[in-house]
Amino acid sequence: MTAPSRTDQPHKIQPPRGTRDLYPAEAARRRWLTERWREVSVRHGFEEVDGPTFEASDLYAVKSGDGILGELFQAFSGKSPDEVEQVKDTGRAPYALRPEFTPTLARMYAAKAAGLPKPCKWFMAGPFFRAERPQRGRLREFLQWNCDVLGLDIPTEKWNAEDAESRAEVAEAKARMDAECIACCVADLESLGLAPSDVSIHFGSRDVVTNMLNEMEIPESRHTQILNLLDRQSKLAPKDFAAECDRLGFHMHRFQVLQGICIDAMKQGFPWIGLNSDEHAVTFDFKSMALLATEIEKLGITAWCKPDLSIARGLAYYTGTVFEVIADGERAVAGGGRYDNLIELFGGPKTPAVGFAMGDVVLSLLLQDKGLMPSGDELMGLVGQHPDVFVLSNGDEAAEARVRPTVAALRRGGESLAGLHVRHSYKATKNVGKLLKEAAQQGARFAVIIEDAESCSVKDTRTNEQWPDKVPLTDLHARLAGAM
RNA sequence: GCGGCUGUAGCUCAGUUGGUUAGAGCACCAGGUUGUGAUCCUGGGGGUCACGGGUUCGAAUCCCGCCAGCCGCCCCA
Repeated sequence: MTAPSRTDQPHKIQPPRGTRDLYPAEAARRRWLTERWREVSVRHGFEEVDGPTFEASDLYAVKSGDGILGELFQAFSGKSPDEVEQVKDTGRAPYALRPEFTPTLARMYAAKAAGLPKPCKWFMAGPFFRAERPQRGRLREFLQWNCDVLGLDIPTEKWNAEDAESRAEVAEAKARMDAECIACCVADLESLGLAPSDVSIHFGSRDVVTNMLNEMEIPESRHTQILNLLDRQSKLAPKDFAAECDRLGFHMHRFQVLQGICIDAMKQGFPWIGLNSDEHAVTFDFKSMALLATEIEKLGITAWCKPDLSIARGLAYYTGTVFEVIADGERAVAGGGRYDNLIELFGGPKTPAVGFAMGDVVLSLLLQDKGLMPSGDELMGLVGQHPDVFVLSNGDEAAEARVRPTVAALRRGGESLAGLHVRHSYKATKNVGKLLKEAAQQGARFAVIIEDAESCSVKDTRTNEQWPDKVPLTDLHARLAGAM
């Protein structure tokens, strides 16, 4: 054995900040959530992929600003002196734990783009890491569900064509793919028991906002600041917000009018596609949002969706549609948008793409807020962890001796009989009442009471009734299988 | 990186102006009501009062430090 750890109190090492220990109930909750993610994704025609949980740190330098790099968990193998030197010199390790999936996805798609279906619909669910200070809704290790649609459902030669006809076709195709993503996200929320009164998808468009800013004659250099300001509006006092707007030359009132037009239009099914409102001297091009709203309507999820031009998303790489899942009192549950230039940045063919990510931390808080997080018996049932059978004896010596062999035989199964999930008590008591209580607590489907060396009684916990006849132990498995 | 709040049993928490051996409920384990789930009764294990100093005859309690957690700011891929 190696020497004891050099730390003073090796017994008191705590889990790292911002991580979670998952005891059975929490592990079951996590399984339930991720199973919902998978089931919904598959149902919507997405295929599961995954990548490494750590990547070359350069991958995250390609498109990210300094903000991201500062909050990477860094890693190095320690096997090479060069690596160690690199860390000392540059402060940057050769690897980083993945803080998001999009770069990996872009890398994977770029590497095999030619042979992949068009469009290519991928999802993944797994752990991610960010070295941030933990707070409500934000941890350093979390699970994230990513759904992306890469490419369009029209011939590839049209994807980047410039003629007016192709461009119109592309715009419609993009709206279709955007809506598919949003619909998949909505399906998950619905499958978790949430309703439009609990959460909504706020969608906006970078294009529309950019048009608006241009029309206001705001220099491009300030666009990012304004997007950021819009994003933070809810955190600012109205007068501070107004002051900031003035400082940046942003016509807040005009924006609010525009926002109002959007919302009204949504209620009326966007009848004004392609129209501009002279009334407010608005000359922005709403077309992309109108197309998306039309698709949302076709997919039957209008009730969940609200146009909201203030959705900015921090990411610089979003190009068109952006959306967030927003619930009162929590930070964004999910977010995503269109990133038409990113695949190219990672060395692939220029490919329009759209996707979103949903984290488990805020989602769990939201479900708790709404009383929708299953627990106890219900949870065990949802994740299929109820025992099929709980075996006990009546306390007689000969019967007691058959408990463990019977459990083992039922678990093992046989030629045509699948092994069952079987438990027995580890308690010392021979009190049948207490043992049946234990069987009930564990949610067992059947309780088997061994009566003597050869036979048992079977109690169906659903009907709470005992089978009329005693069952020979040799027939038990077949009888149980027939009853389930 | 900055600020606020909180640390007593596995969990939720009592603990008086500082005063004997630090408590309850739940949970867990065991026994009983002598063989069929909801109860009831009895008993048990389990705490360096986060940790380290200080004040005091005496500290869970007051002071300082430190660690951890939570909440917020920054940021949010």
